[in-house]
Amino acid sequence: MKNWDDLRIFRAMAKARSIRAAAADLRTTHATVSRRIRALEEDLGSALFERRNEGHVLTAFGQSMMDLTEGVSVGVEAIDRLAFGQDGSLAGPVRLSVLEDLYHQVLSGPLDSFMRAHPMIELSIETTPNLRDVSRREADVIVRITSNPPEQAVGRKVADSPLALYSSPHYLNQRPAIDRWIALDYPPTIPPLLNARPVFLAGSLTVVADVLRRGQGIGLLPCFMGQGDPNLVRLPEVDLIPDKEIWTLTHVDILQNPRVRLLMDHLYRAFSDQRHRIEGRFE
Amino acid sequence: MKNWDDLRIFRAMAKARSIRAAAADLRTTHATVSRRIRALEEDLGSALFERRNEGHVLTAFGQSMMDLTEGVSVGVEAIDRLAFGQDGSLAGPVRLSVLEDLYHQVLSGPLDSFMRAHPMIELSIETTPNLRDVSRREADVIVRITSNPPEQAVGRKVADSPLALYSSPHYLNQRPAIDRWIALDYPPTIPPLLNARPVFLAGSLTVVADVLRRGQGIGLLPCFMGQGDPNLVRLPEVDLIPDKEIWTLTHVDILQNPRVRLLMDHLYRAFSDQRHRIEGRFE
DNA sequence: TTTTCATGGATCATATTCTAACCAGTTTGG
DNA sequence: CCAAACTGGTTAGAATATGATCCATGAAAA
Repeated sequence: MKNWDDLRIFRAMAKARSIRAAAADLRTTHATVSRRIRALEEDLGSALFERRNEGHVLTAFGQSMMDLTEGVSVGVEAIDRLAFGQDGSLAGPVRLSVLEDLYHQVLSGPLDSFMRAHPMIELSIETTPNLRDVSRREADVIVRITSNPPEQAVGRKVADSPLALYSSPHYLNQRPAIDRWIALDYPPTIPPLLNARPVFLAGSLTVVADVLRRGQGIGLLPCFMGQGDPNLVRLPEVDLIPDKEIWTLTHVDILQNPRVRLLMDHLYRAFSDQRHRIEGRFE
Repeated sequence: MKNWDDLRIFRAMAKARSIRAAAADLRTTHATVSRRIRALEEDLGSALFERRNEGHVLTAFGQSMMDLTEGVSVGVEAIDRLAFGQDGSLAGPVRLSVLEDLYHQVLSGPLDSFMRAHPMIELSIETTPNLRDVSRREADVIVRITSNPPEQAVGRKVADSPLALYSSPHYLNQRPAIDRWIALDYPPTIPPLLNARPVFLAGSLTVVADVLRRGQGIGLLPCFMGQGDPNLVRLPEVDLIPDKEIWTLTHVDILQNPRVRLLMDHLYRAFSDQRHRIEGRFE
């Protein structure tokens, strides 16, 4: 193999299934990706992709290649973790992945103060709806709501995240006989124990909370979203519903990195400070 | 990791322990190796080598890196084999590794005719005293004298390689009461069953054979070296001494390659043609 | 249908990387 | 002891890879 780096381009290409998309992932241009893939095919002596109208699709040989590069990729990721863990400098990058709602309701303040306290740490925050995998180094630290934290990850459960029923104070004052039920479209919510009918299926919890604040009905929210909100009250007749847990996680290999440690500690403290509210234990 | 190809340079450097030696292995210049290593250290954020007067030596971090790159390297080698095996073309390279003595005594003719018969096959022959590993793709096909062929290798035992006692006809005519013993310096040869004293410890079998041809004494040679040589005769009072075996080997992954098949078949035939002589069964 | 959008190929100026050459300092061998 | 053959560093100029741009094509969207 003339140039091992071509494997990196190849993997991006195989995943993105289009030269331009791969180029975007690799932060380069489609001209470069096209050239490098061609060079790799030349070097290996066989075609890796079939150029079809609907996109580039792996040949059988390309598929075998993809399987084999998996091991190479895992190896490179381990190297990245080793290097990152080895890096003892306080100055440098750390990447954090947080659920968007959790960022808004719990972490926006603490992360702001973290960045002010450590200006030499280049903290980049990614808010996503989906899991980022610390072992693949898609993120260095992740804050995640889950019931079973992934293997190879180390960290702490920082709080329980129970659900509760909320509505606006105004709605509660003139509550109808049959409650108006505001819920997530997906995943499908458990049907209410109350006398209620669905009137709004929202795409995200942010929307659910917004609709509730406007007095449109009652609905389930994690306590970290409902508790302490002046425009929301918890319905007293229903208990807390145990749900998932909140974990702050990283990878063993990079736990030694001082930036990671600082961030983890800061997150632990932030959750500790707000734990009562998050777990719905007072208002 | 910004550039996976730097791992290739790093491994060469770690093995060669000098920038210039690594550059020679990589067929590039020491300036390039120096710059790439520096770039890699920059990227990883830690030093990989300690620059000392007696050469570059791995740091502890560099050593961990080396351990991890081993897996990456194995993966890349598997990819190389896959590509080579996939290549169905009759035109292209094949690399053969043979023991030098075996080349001279058995294979020089057949390999010459092979290259004439298949001019589009770029056969490169490496004659070495040491084992080349087919799984590391240091060679595509190896002809080796061994008693236990390595794992993962496929191929055939093409002949036994017994030893016998030889001297020149002239020496035999005026043989002294105490024989003059010509032997390898290393590995230490078994002491002769005869009445003999060591007079020459040679560095290679070629030298042993040459000294014997000049009538300097008697000595052990593999039959493929002694048998059929007009200037050597086998001492009749000693039987053949069973020793190692000759194997023609390649790797499963590249057995499909037509150039490899052609070469293997040609080698099988060459050994088959000369098997009687190699095994000392006539003269 | 027409319009819009995204795709991949091709081209060329630009940036980057590599090579060749020379340097000074060390070790090795005669 | 000196000479030769190493070592790695540095530089200018050559070779190479890259990125911006334009283009034709084909697939969705209006």
